[in-house]
Order: sequence, then structure tokens, then C-alpha cells
Amino acid sequence: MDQASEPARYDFTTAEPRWQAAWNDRASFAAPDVPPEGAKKYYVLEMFPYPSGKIHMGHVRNYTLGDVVARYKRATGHLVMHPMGWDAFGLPAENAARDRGVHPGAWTYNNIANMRAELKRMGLSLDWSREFATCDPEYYGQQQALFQDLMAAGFVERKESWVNWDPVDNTVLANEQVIDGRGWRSGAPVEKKLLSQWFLKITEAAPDLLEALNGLDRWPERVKLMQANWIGRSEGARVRFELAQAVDGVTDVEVFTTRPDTLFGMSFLAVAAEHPLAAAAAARNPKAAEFIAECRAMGTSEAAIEQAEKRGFDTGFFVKHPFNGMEYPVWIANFVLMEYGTGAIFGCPSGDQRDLDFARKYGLPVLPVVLPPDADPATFSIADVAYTDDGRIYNSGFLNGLAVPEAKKAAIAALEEKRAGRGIVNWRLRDWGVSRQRYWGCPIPVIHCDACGVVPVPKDQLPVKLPEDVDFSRPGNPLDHHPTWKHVNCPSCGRAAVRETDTFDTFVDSSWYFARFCSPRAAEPLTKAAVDAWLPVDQYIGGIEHAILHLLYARFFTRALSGMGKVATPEPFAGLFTQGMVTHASYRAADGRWLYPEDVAVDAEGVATEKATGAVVAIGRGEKMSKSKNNTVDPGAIIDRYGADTARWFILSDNPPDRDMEWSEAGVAGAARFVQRVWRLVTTSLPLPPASETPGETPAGRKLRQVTHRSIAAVTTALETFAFNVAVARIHEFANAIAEAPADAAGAKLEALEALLRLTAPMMPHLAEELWSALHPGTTDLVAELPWPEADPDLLKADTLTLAVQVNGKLRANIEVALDASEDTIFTTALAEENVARAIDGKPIRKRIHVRGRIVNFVV
RNA sequence: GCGGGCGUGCCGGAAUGGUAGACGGAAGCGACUUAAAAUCGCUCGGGUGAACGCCUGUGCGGGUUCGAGUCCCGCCGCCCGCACCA
Repeated sequence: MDQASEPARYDFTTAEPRWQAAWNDRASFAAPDVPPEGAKKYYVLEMFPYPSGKIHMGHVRNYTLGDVVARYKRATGHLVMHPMGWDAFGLPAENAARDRGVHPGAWTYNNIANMRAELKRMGLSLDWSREFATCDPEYYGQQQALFQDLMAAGFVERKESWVNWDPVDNTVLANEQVIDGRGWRSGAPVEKKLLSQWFLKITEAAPDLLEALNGLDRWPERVKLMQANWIGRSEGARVRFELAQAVDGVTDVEVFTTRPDTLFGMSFLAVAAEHPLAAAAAARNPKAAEFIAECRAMGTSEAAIEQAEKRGFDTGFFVKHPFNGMEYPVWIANFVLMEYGTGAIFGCPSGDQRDLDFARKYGLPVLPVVLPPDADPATFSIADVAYTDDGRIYNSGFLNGLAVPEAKKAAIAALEEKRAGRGIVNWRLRDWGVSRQRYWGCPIPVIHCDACGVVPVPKDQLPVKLPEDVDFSRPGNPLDHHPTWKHVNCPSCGRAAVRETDTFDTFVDSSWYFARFCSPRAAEPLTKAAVDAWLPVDQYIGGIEHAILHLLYARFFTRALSGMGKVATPEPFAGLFTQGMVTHASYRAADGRWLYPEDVAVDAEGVATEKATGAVVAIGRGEKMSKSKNNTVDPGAIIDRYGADTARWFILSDNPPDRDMEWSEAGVAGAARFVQRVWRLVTTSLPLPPASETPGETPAGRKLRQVTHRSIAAVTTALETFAFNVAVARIHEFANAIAEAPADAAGAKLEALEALLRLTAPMMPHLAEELWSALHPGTTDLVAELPWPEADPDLLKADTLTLAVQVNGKLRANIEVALDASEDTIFTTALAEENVARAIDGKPIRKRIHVRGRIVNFVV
């Protein structure tokens, strides 16, 4: 092979580390804790990663998106803070400890070291000096201090709630550890168990959390909608039903309903399995107890409860209807949730699908009480579908003839008059249970003393550190069976007491980390000057799967901190962008094995076969990358082969960032070709001939300058709107135009190449630096520190106007007219087109439509 | 089950209610080469035509409009969340 004949190529393997070192040496991405007077601050944050061991393509996508924003904002004159850290507590570390005998801390910090090295290879404009992990005692100790502040401010309470209990492993299970109602390790049927736990009173903030969504104008509408529905404000009534006979001294049962207008359509009353009346029934009837036990086996997941077949048990109790005085049976039903409303409902089968399914199953009456418009009351009946829309009330005594909204008001008024109920606002949102019976989390900093009750650990004794010597060979919480850790003296009375052995939900860790980033080494949780200067986060970026819980908890936490005067802003994230997943084709053999892509051959017809056996393989369309499906792509391997810029470019170019993207080998290879193309475009232009004309003097020069400035404008708009794939397309077009520009446009070419590099820099920062230095030998400038190019408005204007001409809405011709052509001239020019005349075919023109700069339409 | 979203060529996608398919990928053909890679050029929704063109087409069925991928109503399919995964 003759080396000399090989065309020169861009060598990213040396260039990328070189520029990373240059940014590092210049501290190009460092930000001060408190910005200087007059600085335009911009806080860019991606959701910090869980240190699972390796970065995956979802991370690459997330951090590339954030990096484009950070670099673009820096170029447009902002002082940018762009930190990185680790959401480092959680179950996987404990699973690793149980499965492989590794200590959770060692496992986690080892993973962090690996992932940090991988992230650094991506060339992200991060301020690494702010890095921390939530499992650092320096971080969780401050969190313990914050929790005590929240306790003092009245945001914390202790109450009972249900958990999934594995009776064989004697441990609490997460919902994801419950599979088809059984524990994932033991396979034992899961039971619900009542535990005393710590709660943050998020429900008190519900009205405010809902109302303030209106002010989040840079959040996706769908996320705001999901949050609003989750908070779930609903207006309705509490209705008190007297029991026909008192049960254990209890004389009545309260239900919540949003449909008091349908009270006359009642055919039963149903309570949750955890309701006191259900317990009373169980005490009298072993069959009831059996049914309740079956309900408990469903676990605590709302999805599982609501998807289960509707089942019930007749308690034999009866209640009296507050309006008609009739008696109705009380059932225990598996679809009634104890956590919502009062844990009891009245069933109106004609107006609620669940009630109808239930009534049909158990042969309960179905009385229609809302008559749809245009329906005949004599013949209207309910078969398998409940009627939930508006209409006229009938079969309903004093409510007859009213429309649904009026009937609701009338029913509530009547309930209040009879003292049998009242109108109320009910919220779906429940308080936030933060206790977890696990080791690898932040210890809840309280001590339980028989004499003094709950006593906070004195602040000068924080952090309450996790013990290192823990035993994972036994099931259950290692903190609880540690021989010494929990035994302490009460800080208040000095007698023997025990530590709380529960740790915090990891959502607590992620509810304030963005604030801690502002002063990550401070001796107190937050530094007022720093958080007030930097918060709110200007652009937060992460997965849609966090649309509700994480974002709602972080909003609540920030509100609470703001209420205590620790943070000025109540809203943590001014702008939010939710990215889609990264998917990859998956291959599954007939026997159910998931195959690695490299073990599969795909022919031209798209038929896939397993290389080893030749057997045909099923191709799954893009599925979320997961180890269990063998369809992951290792970012490290991609960067080895193609470089970070290529990976970044492909991930940005493939599709809009809020949609799921399919990773494809061909796509990366195409991106790699473009990297080389830009490199050739610049290097083959060197050295640039001395400009014989000032830019734009020749017709070709002016044309290239127009393209340059239109490209600047188009890419800027695309970046501002997160349309990164469009920005990529515009840069492709721009590069094509530069390549095609004739030689006499030399003066405009330098301007074009500079603009190309600066527009590309947020997306392919290493290549931009490499070529900038080639274009300006000896320069000490870094593109990362240069300002964003500005489009010259004069060069954005077109020289003529191109209009589409339609006849009856169908395109028939294009015409070109002067910018200032009159409407008459435009119509005359349009009608002169042969194709237009043929389409009109002499028919009279009924209407002429002209939209300036767009279109002409003749209606005939 | 409930809540939210998405659906456009072979594929990813573009398109302030105004020329559907920009840009890229794949594929095919050609140039260069002993050959391949790389590179460059051409073709590339379907139908019809010698050609200017014409008809049709944005998951399905309706509607609003001079004009609908875009707005409205009803379906179908896929995806996300459902409170202890992060």
C-alpha cells in the first residue's frame, strides 16, 4: 500500500483529547458561585445520572442536548453554569451487594469513576469542580440538616401507610420487585402491610403546586397537564350514609363523589378492603376475611389494582339513602382505593363504567338517571356502556329535569340542608412517604426514645453516617440488624434509645441537588447568595419518565425551602425539555433467546437470520435499549471507533430530541462521513487566496454571503427551539453551498467557513476547534469562547418573490415577481401562466385569494 | 383500568392553515480505480403519459375551509407514567 496516495483524513483520536485539554487548561467552563454584577447568568442542567456502571446511549443523548444549549448560551453572551453529579443511592447497589458480595459504596464509587471517564471523553462543557455524589456524607449530611429544618417548619409528619411485604424474605418490596403479585426473589405471594413511616406534607401545597403550573411557560404543555391531573383537584361532595344498624358502635359511613347528581341511581355502597367497615365484616364472617386477604395480595400498585377484574363481597350491612330513605347493600370492592377520598363510594352503575361492570357481575340493579339529549325516557336503557356525559336528570325525585351541573348544585344544597353531606374539593395527590427500609440511602436523622419520643439528632452530630460493616446475607434492612449502629443514647434525656433505621426515598436526594450545585462545598446546605443568583435552573433536560414524580417533588421541596427563606424562587426549573428514549432494533430467535446484533445477518429484503444457525430471526422494531434484550450499544465503543463529535452529531441529527430515536450503525457511519467532509471542505480551501474583492462584491460572492447569513439565521432559530435535527439539516445545506461556490467568491468564502465552524461548534466542538486553528494559524482563540455569529438583515432579504399559484387549491404553477409587485401585477402574471389558464379553462373566476409572499389561489 | 403522548417515502424526518417529502440514511445506476474502499454525479411515494403534464397520496372514517400533515369529532395501533426503579 502506497501511503502517499492515501487521502489525508481528520484524526479525531489525537484532536479530541487535545482540545479537551485546551478547554481544561483555560478553565473555559468554570463558573463562580456568585456571578459578577451585570452578568447574564444561565443555568443548564441535565438530570444527573444513576451510576449504574456504564454510560448508555440515553445519557449520551441527554448530555449532548444539554451541552449544545450550554455552548450556545455561552456563545450568546451568557455566564453559564453547567454542573454534573451522581444520583448515587438506590436499590441496584444493594442488589449488587446481595448478588455478588460487593459493598454498595465500593460498587457505586467504582461505577462513578468509570462513568466520569466516559463522560469526559464526550467533550462536554461541564464545570467538573462542582461534582458530588448524593452518597457522599458531605451531601447527605446536609440533607439531614435540611430535613430537620423541614421538621421544625411543620412539613413533616409520621403516619401509617401500606407497603408490599414479602412474607418469606421478611422484607419490604418496591413495586418493581412485585411481579404478578409475587416477590421477585422468593416467589411468595405479596401481602400488604401497615408500617409507621415519615411523610412530607405535599398535600398542603397541592393548590399552590397546581396554580403555579400556569406560570411555567417554558415547560411542555403535556408535562403540565400530567402534573395537573396527578394533583387531581376535583369538586364534589362528601355524603354521609347512615347504617341501617350500627356496626361496632359505628353509625354511618362517608363517601366522596364527584357525581352527587346521580345519587338516585345508586344501587350499592362499596368500601375498600382496608376500610374499618370491611374489618368489621371480617370479624363477623370468615369469608369476608378471606376476600380481604385476597385483596391484600394485589400489592400496593394502583395500576395492578385498577386492572384487576372487578370483584366484591357483600357484607350484609345496609345503609339508608339520604334522599329516598331506601336501603342499599354495603360491599367490599377490590377497585375502591383507601387512599382516595374516604375509601368508600356509592355505586351508580348507569353513570360509571366500573360500577356498571361490578353491578353486572353481581346482578345489582342498573337505574339510568341521566337522559342523553334526544333520547326517549321510555326506551333509553344502559347495556354494557355507562353514560357519563351531560344530559337531563330523571328517575331522581326533586332533581328531575335539571341538567347535570345544576343537579350537582341542587343535590349538594339538599345534602347540606339535611346535614347528610357537604360540597368539598378533593385532591388526588397523597402525602409523600419518604421512609425506605433499606441500607443504601440517606439515614433519617432522628432517634426514638421511649421517654422523649422522636428526637432529632443534634445538628453538630450530623452527618449520621451509614455504617460500613454491613451484612447482606440476611434478608431485610441491614441497618436494622446491625449489632451496634442503632443503639445510642437519647440526646435529650441520655437514656438508651434507638436510631431510626429507615433511610430516605432517593427522590429526596434529587429534590435539591440542583440547589446544592450552586455552592457544592459550603458548610451549610445552601448558600443564600449562590442559590439566589443561580436559581431557577434556566434549562432542565431529562427523560419524560420523570414528568410527574421527580419534577413534582423538586417543585414541592423548592417551595418549602422558599417558604423557610432559604431560596428566593419557589420554582426550581424555569425551562424544561423532555427528551425521548434511545431505541435499537432487537432480534429474537424462535426459541425466545434475544440475540446480539453482531450475531444476526440482515439481507437486502430485510430478512434477518442468526449467523450461527441460519435460522430466521424476528426483528423487533425499535425497543428501549436494555441489557435483557441484548440491544444495547456501548457509547465507549462508538467513541473509540468514530470519535465523540460523530456520536454527538448523529444523535442530534437523527430526529427531533423529544421523540424516541432509533440508533443505527448506518446513521453513525453517515455522520462520520460528514465530519470528514467538513474537514476536507476547510483544509482543501487552505491557504485561502488573498481576497481580490471585498466580500459580496461579485454576484457569486453576494450569493454565498446570502446563504451564509440565511444559514446563521436558520441555525440560530433551530437551536433556540430545540429543533437540533433541523439545525443539522441547515448546516448540511450550508456546507453543500460552500462546496459549490465558484472560485471568484473567494472573499466571501472565509466568512462562510468561519460561520460554518461557529454554527457547528456547539454540536461538534472538537472539529470546530481543530479547523478554526487551521484557518487561523497561530491563533490563541478557542471557538468555545468566541461569540455567536450574527445575521445581517440586509442579506436575509430575497431579491425576488416566488409565489405558488393554485386553481381551486391545487398547485398549477410558480411565478416570480418583484418584491414590490402590486396585487394586480401578481394576478395578471399568474393568469398568464399556460398551466393556470388551462386549469381555469375559461370558467368564470368566483374568487381570487392572495397571501403576500406565499400563494395565489383562483376559485372557479 | 386511569392520565399523557406519538403515527408523513424503504428508514430517520422537514413543512407560521398556503408548492408534502427539505436534509440525511439505505438502495440502484454511472464516473474514477487493475480492483475495492473513499470521493463525485444521477435516480429514488404510487399510478399514468412520448412529452408539457395529469391523477393519487401524511394510520382509518367523517367534518370545517378558497386551501388541511397541520384545526374539530369518532376509531385503530404503538409508547410513557400510575406514588418503594431511577
